[in-house]
Amino acid sequence: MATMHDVARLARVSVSTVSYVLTGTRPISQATRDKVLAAMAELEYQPNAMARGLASRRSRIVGLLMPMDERGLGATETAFVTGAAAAASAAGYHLVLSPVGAADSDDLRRLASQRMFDGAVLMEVQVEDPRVTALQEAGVPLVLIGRTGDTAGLSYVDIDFDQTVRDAVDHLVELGHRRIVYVNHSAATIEAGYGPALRTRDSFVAAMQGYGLEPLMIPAGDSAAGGRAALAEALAQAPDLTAVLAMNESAIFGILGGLTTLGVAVPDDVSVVSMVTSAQVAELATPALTAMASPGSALGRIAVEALLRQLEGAGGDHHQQLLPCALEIRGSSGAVRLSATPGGGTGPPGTGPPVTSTEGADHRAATR
Amino acid sequence: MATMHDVARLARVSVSTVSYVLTGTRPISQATRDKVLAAMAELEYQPNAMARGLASRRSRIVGLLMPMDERGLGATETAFVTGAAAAASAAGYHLVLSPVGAADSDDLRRLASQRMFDGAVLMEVQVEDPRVTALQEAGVPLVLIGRTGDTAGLSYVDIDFDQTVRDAVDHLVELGHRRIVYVNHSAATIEAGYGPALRTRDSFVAAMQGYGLEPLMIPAGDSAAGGRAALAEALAQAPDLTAVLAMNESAIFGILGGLTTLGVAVPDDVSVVSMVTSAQVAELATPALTAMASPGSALGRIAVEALLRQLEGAGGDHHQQLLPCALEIRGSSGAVRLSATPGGGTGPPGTGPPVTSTEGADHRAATR
DNA sequence: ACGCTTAGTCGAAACGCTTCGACAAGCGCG
DNA sequence: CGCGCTTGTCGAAGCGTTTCGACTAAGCGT
Repeated sequence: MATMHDVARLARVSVSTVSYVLTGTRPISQATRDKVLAAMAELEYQPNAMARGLASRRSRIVGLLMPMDERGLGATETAFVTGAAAAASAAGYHLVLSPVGAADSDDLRRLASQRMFDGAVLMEVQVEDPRVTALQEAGVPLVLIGRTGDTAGLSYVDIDFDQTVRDAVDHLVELGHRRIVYVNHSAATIEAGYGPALRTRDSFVAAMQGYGLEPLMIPAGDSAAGGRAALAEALAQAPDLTAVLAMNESAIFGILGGLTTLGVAVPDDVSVVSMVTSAQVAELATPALTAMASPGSALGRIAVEALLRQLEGAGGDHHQQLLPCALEIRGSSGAVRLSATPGGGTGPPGTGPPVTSTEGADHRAATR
Repeated sequence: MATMHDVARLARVSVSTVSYVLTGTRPISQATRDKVLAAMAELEYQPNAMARGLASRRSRIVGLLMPMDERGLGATETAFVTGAAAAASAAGYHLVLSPVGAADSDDLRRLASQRMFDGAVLMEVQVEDPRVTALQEAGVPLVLIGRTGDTAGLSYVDIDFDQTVRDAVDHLVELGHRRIVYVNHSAATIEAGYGPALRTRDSFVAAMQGYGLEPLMIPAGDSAAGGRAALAEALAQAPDLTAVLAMNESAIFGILGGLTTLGVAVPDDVSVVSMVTSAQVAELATPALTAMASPGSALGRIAVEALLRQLEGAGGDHHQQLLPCALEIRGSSGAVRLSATPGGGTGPPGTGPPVTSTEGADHRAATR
């Protein structure tokens, strides 16, 4: 490994000159620069990252902090990671992946004090998150993916859940749907203050009320079985439903399976729209899911870019940005059928009482 | 930020003594050690990672190198990453994620010369991989996830494809299946020398021949559509097939969808077994997929552990290890029905002749 | 011809740690 | 008793950069 000394000697200049050529902190004449560059090329010189980091007090490493529970990362979280890694790499930074649970804010403090990170991106932020406080106290430049309850003085990027829900509801309403059920995460998750679950819930209520429709919501466990159960519950509460909007990638496959089992056609009898879902997953379903495509890797990228901007001086203020998921229409949503017979598994058709809602205008009869 | 100097001063010892307490490289009396420890606690001292790295020439950072093509990581690759991150973190190391395409072996050389990594884990290894050579030349301790054609002198962990295929075939044969089709990755992928596709192909042939059965194989594009097409092709070639074994997570959902469309019941008419698939994905299907569960996070963990062992001296020899995927029986596989009518979308049930195998005597007519 | 700024370069002092050689004690042992 | 060992500690020399202050030589306005 050649060092700067070797380069300096070969180019017959001082070490500092070599450094200036490299960092551009001071003007260097073209002639000298060329000599130095030639020497570097000849020796295949690469600056030593540790030495550079020590002297400059900038490691050019950013941390990507995420809790790693057992069940692993979903496609969306994975996209955060790859997006962040790509952005860091493109900017000549390194990205270290640190599993740090929401509970380990002491570990985090320790980590932060080692000064290995110039800054950090924190994923899976909770509404109340001790890690945010810990990092701020440690003076680590920080960007969140997701947000805490109080975002004052914080940089973050997050999904624009409100917009996403509105777009999804708009899509369904435009197709003629009136009885739309929102399948959220589990009650426990909501209880625990999981932001996306809370925010989408509120947005759904608002969106439906904007149309004068009743906002029907069902929680579902994060599994196919949970989805099936939620579907049963939904059909019990609203036998005349014609559309399901679902957060919760795992549950949605259960819902789809449940519908098939019941002999309910998708999208002819019931339309299904999936929230915050990657194209990869959406394509797995039959029919392929109309979904709100999460801007996962864009979020990762933007988070890192905002962080680097913050690091490279300029500073500017806090970067706060929301990105909506884009509606990707696939096969699971379609126009409502005028006399559909959803949920027609057990009972004979047409036996249910008519369901009215705010407007009560044109609702079909339920079949069970 | 307190430095070692501050600690030394407060404890009234020399800096080197503090260092010895920290690293244990030389004996220190209990009394002194206590003084030092107390001082550290009082100052909330944390050693500076860069300084330590520079002085000791060990960064305590390992690289996780992976190509990041557009379509992102699958569940299995993601598990490699999380497993590796957890293992590194548990050992007090940091894990940096570097996207480095198979083509960028120059970037890699540069990266390696910066001495930021003590060692590296390389993912998605090709049969002929210039990156391996580049890293070896740069003198970077290396562990592969996957393997090159010639593994002499290399450390690697990989899936035991041979065992996995045999277990899968055994499972199906025990259920009475004789006509089993193997749906592999696309022809192009196989052509390109993608290891898993090649190895499973060969193992499938061997396993089937071991039972005196005909090894029927169909390539499929990595998409639901690819799966559907492959299914059609498979039914054309073997209308009497009773089981599908599929590499290729994306295609398998198309196959399942295709079977449903054709009115073929799973697993009653046709059993489906998925290779190298995570539980999460397997659960998404209806019925849930019987699958060979990839030991993804274990591979990531073992790779990092082997690397660290190599770094911490001990050295030992090269770590070469294969892990089979574990058979997880779910709803998509079952005993063959004696008078099954696979592919019977259109025709009436029970019209097919009984199926025998080994001899290939009497295959039923296709129904479409 | 005068100082004044600016471009270009150098030497040396950090940066915060590890590690080497030295040295003082204390020990067992022939 | 003197020898070589081990134990425990210290000071200083790196590790390979960045960065600061200083210096020289030009260039410029007056």
